[in-house]
Amino acid sequence: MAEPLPPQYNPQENEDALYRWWEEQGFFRADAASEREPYVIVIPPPNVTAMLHMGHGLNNTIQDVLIRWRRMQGREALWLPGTDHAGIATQNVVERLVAKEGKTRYDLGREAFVGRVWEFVHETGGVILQQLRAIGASADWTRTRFTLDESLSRAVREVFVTLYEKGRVYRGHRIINWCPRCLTALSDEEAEPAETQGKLWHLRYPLAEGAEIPGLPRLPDGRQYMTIATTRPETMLGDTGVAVHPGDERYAALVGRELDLPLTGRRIPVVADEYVDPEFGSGAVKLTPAHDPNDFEVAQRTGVATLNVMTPEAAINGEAPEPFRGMDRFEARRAVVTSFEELGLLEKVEEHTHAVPHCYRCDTVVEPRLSEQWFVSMKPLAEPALQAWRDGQVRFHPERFGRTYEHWLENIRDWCISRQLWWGHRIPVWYCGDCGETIVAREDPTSCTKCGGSALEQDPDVLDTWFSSWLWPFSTMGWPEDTADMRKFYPNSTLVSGHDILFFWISRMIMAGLEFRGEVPFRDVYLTGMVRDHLGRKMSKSLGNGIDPLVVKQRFGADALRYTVVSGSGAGTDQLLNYENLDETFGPGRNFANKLWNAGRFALMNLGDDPRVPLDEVSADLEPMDRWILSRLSKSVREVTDSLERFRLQDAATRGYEFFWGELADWYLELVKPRLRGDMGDASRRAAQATLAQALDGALRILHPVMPFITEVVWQKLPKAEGEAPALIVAPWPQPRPEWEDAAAERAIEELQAVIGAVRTIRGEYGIQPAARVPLRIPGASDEVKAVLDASRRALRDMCRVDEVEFAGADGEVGASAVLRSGTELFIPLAGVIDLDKERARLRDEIQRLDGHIAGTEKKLSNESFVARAPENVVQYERDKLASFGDQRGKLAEKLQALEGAA
RNA sequence: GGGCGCUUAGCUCAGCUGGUUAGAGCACCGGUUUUACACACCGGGGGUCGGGGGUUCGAAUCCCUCAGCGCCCACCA
Repeated sequence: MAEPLPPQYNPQENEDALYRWWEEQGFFRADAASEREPYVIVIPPPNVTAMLHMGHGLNNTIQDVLIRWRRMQGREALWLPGTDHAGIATQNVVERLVAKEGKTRYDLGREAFVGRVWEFVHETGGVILQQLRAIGASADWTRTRFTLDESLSRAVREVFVTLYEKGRVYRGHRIINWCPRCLTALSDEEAEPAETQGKLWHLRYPLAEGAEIPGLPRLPDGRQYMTIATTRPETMLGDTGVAVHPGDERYAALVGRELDLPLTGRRIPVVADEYVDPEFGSGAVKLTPAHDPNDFEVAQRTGVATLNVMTPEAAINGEAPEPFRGMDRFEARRAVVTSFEELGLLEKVEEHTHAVPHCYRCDTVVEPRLSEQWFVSMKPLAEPALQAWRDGQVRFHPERFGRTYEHWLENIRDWCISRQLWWGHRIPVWYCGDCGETIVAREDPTSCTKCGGSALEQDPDVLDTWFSSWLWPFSTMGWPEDTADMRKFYPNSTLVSGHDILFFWISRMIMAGLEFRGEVPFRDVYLTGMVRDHLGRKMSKSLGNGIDPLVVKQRFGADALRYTVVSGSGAGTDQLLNYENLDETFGPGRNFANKLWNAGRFALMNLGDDPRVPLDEVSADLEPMDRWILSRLSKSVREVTDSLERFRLQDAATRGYEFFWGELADWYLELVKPRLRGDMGDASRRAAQATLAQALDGALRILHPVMPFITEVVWQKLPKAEGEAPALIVAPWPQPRPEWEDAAAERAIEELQAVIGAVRTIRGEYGIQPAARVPLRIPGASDEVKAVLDASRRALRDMCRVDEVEFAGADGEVGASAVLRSGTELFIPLAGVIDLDKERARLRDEIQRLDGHIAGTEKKLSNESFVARAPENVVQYERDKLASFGDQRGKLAEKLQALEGAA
């Protein structure tokens, strides 16, 4: 042994160097030509501009645990990393940079702007992949992919064209979610509803002249009117009708008549449609087909006209009357309300809470907008995806997310995939300027397929980011080419992701896998919860409540981070981490790493430099404690493996922890010390060494997936058996060893533990000096117990300061006794150990004091007026107190009796 | 408005298909420099398992109900 190791583990000294070595050795690389059974995870690609946060920390640690475990099991384990171009998000970032130069993307022009984004991505992108290395992610970096890579772009194009050919991609005029700040369409999933305190304005629309409807109210000037309610009064500028329910008798006579739309000078019809709920508000709905999806549908059915009154920026356009033109939508809202008020047409205003959709990227209020977009019709894709789940081809962990998945798929709506952005996959569609033909092609066309003209113009839009992400499980493998990776590593095995992108990503991947490959892309889906702060809030930059994983690594080590997130919550469960007290949050993980380090140091000191002694060479000399720890190891291996198989990573981590700390370190190491010193002879020492090496080895292996660094550091320092692997990362996962499992040894050591525990408790209760040695009598010990106690005399001495053990009775002696759960009785003579007179006096005083309390409380409770008048809980409190005093007194009396001896 | 989930020690959480005395870590109290580790060791206190009702020989666990919290979905203007 070269230099003595420091008593505290220093992660900084080891982690990064170890990681580099692993990577250089190629331990993370997967081989498509291997004969081994594959195990594949593709990373949920983080945004290319992202910085590592705790969500990534949790998510990627879980993937790494699974990958490392399977790799140790001998699988050809591939963890494929990569990043997402993140259309809107990345474009927004670069637009902000350009804005600092006082320019917009339009000033630069499309080509130059996209060039700027690429520049930015090349300079700063992919930082997160470096950060993932810091927390130990054992991904195959030689296979790193980016959603805009040429090969992945080919997959995107193939899929778009194929779906178009099948009639599943189509272009249509629809009301879509429009972000007036990003100036693009959004999918339904990208429009996030937020509870908002708004208002419900009740507006009066006068009946056009010439009609008289009985029962309809009148304005002061005598005109009759209808009341409609709206949360967005500004849209009335684009109203083209009012709808009522066909069965609503109040308005039956109105259907077909016209109303004067205030402020506009236009006349609009009253129509009937089932959509209207006669119970809500006045039972009449204003129709703004260009700015509301439902109104649009009603208009389609009833033939009401469509009028767009807003610009892409959501300002009022030239279709609206003069005073409102150019106003922002919220400004126009105030102006419209004011005008109605002035005209005496504002009936009332109510408070109204409702869900207002916001852009998921910039949080601007989404404006529904009529425009021409590309869609994927989803029903045909959803059905097989639903069936695959019902058939059990894909399973969710936890299972309950299957129902969420089912519900979404059953109610699926078409997916708007075109985006009015510049950063992304350009839509492979061209329009012929000569004959108007639409050309959708895998290769860029040079002339019109119909008229042969060359005036082709490509569709200016790009595809939704998720339109490339949903192909990720196979596009990363080289599809549509028939590659070796495709054959070996597809389908994938497990997908690990936050449940927040179940719809965005996971469901769509399942659909794409079934549609384009005829099978599910992965068998198991592990959904992580969200990482929150200790108040249950989402971690966010604006709240300043985030935890930087790299700071955690710096202060506590990557292993501590990993242990904390893996042991801290199960699948689907949110994890609460206190950002204000990192010591409390990550200290336990760091302490555990330190424990591993020190157990390793201890072993190194005691095992020496010689090659490891194989267990079968010492089998004749194994003692119960040896057989016990081996038995426990075998069972722990089984439990950890079983937990991992069932995706119960939390249990796997804590079981490894309990075995290592609670059994190996706390008990075996202590019990075995005298033997390692050589107190019990050479054969016993060699048996102890062989067992210790074996137990430590097994413990390190089962903990390695969770805490790869410290386990590797320790394992590599330990003496090796002949021909053993060069690194723990590629060492085999241990098997349970039924031949080691030994019920008798477990019983014996449990008894020994109970004895030691009982002696320690007695020592504490009687305040025996820590250094004082006590005799121990165990009269009724079985032969089994006798044997183990006898063999462990020295350990017993050290562990609870017992100096002699006798199996004879304790006639008339004064002392403390205890009965173990097994029924074994044990007795510790106290004469000469403690000052008996003083102890007896102390006990008598205590009893006397308690008697006083008891008498007082009894008196109180026997006082009828107290019991009658005092509140119930006060009386109960007194009763509880009395019972507690009684218990305490009983215990003290027992002790006193013991000390008074047989006399 | 639908659907899902949660409520167990001061805090963060285990407790799987009902069965010995409900567990862990942290925090708390007391003790220990016993040469692997004070990021440790030893001992200890602390829970009417959200409330109520039911099924059962037996319920933290199953059923009903009430309350509180959270998430997802949804076109009620």
